[in-house]
Amino acid sequence: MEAEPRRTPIRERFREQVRDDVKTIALEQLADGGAQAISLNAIAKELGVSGPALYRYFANRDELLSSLVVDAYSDLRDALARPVGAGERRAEERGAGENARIRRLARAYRVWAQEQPHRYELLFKPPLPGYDAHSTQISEAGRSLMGVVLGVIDGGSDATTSPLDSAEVLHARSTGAPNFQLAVRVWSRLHGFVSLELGGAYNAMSVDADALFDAEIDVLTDGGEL
Amino acid sequence: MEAEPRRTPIRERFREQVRDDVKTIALEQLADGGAQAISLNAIAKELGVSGPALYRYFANRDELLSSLVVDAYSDLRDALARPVGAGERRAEERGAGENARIRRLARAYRVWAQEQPHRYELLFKPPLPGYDAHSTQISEAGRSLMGVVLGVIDGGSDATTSPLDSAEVLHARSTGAPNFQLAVRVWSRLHGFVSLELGGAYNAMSVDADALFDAEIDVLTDGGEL
DNA sequence: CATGCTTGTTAGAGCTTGTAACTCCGCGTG
DNA sequence: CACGCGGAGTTACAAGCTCTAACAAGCATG
Repeated sequence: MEAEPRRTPIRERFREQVRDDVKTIALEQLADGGAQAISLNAIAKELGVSGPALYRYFANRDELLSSLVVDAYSDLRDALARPVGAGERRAEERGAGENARIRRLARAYRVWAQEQPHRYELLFKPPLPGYDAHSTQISEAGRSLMGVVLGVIDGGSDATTSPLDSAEVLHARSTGAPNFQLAVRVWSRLHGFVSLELGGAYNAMSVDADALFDAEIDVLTDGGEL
Repeated sequence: MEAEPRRTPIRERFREQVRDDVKTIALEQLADGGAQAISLNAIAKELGVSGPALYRYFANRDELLSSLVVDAYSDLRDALARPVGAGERRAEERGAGENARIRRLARAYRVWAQEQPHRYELLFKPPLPGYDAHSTQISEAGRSLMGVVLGVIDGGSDATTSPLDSAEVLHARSTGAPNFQLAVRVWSRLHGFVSLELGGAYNAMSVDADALFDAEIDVLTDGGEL
């Protein structure tokens, strides 16, 4: 569907540029005010154009939001892949690297979420109930993230250069690779911790979040069973 | 602050009644459409009154939302306390009850979230950034929930009859009770799993959620270390 | 040059939250 | 009983949002 109009490349470049500008301002609005504060109208005003102009670039508000989600996934993915790969290079311990990699992964995950809480929050907001038009891109991005986690778990630094793509992820799943379940569990726990932390739950009941995080990491790495 | 007007009891009753009606309709809107779909205007229309009338009962939309959050916390709390207490009564195993209690708690938690996903989602939506006026009530409700979890972990069925109140929770924390950290970790993991499940993450990458959940429960109960 | 696609404009429908000003009814008190 | 006050509801309206429709202008290629 959606008869993709084929634009002249120069036009296309400009188009991407504008889309990026819009997203940049949207991220600012997101940073202070949350997802609800993102307003196409306000963005247009800030860009010096008039409201409906932006509908040339985003079909509707939801498409902008979805786009931000996809970007955030890919950003988080990179933020995870980088330190893990770097660690592999300086490689204090080569053989027993898995635990070290998981530690780095976990810390990077938490740090990323702490530094841009609203953006992290955005990843898990989207329409619970049904699937909108762009959900395929979103879940694709999610799988890509899992690819990195999976790479960290049973692979090594190659996650940096070429993170497993979705096809590989699906393959790992369908072959029943135990490490895939492991990776999912790691993600699940990380998300549980980070989500409660951002929600202010630990704060509200005076829990030492740092200590708790360290404890969870220890379980994740020390015990063969996690 | 807020000079509480002292109303005649009959008035007060009526007032509570209307507030409940509003919340009921709000829950319906929440069930299909998410939190964003809750509209004071639409609720008023459905109640047969005119828009601004509802502002006699809720200062603004946020207060309605906060009220729903508090109710949801208390509802979830009850849903957790009930089966755990019941299990204690039929008590297939008396001494080794802790694992059984945790299992029941975990299952009840997941079931509650699955049955009313939007309501569960609501619990972790509220304003990340700052604290609005009602956040004290909300975090109070959250602590109350933790009281039940804590009761399940190191107490027994008395969680049913008299769940630990916030004071006790705070006491348990300040005395550095190890079970408190344990309870928080249980909650964190449960939330991580449930949140990803509701978000459709497992579905999106064809993970067997049931198996994963069982595996996580096993870790939670079997290994002395969790 | 001329045609057509792309982008921008203004106007406006329809929705929302929330305020202001006014009416009305019932309850408790004098 | 009568009065009056307070709570509840009304309409009108401001300001904001998303998004559509209809129209004007510009760049780029045939």
